[in-house]
Amino acid sequence: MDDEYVEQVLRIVERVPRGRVTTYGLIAEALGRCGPRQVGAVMAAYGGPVPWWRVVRADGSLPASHGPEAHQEYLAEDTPLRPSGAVDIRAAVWLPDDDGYPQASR
DNA sequence: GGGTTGACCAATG
DNA sequence: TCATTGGCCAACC
Repeated sequence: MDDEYVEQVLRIVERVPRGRVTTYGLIAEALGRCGPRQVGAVMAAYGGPVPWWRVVRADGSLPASHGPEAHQEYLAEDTPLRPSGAVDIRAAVWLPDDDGYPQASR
């Protein structure tokens, strides 16, 4: 696990727009290295200074250890939520490949 | 070097 | 929708 890899992960998380989320798998795919679990491991170790609550599991459910704080952030950012309490991944997902302006084309 | 675990993912019943 | 299974990559004992 290189520091460079960590920097890449944090960089992507920082680019997630307000009110949107991304998944560990998408980050792993974007980096094209290691796997989703390593992204999770990086977040666990170095995810402090970045909006870690915008990174969720593939189905939109909150990852382990995301306490009530994450939920409060979703409410504050108006992130689409499901009745289950998880994020509405289909509506809120953001692709790391996206250049940053989700609505720029319309 | 082998077994287990982890902020995971996808397929299957 | 939930639980189980196999796969994935790296770290730890």
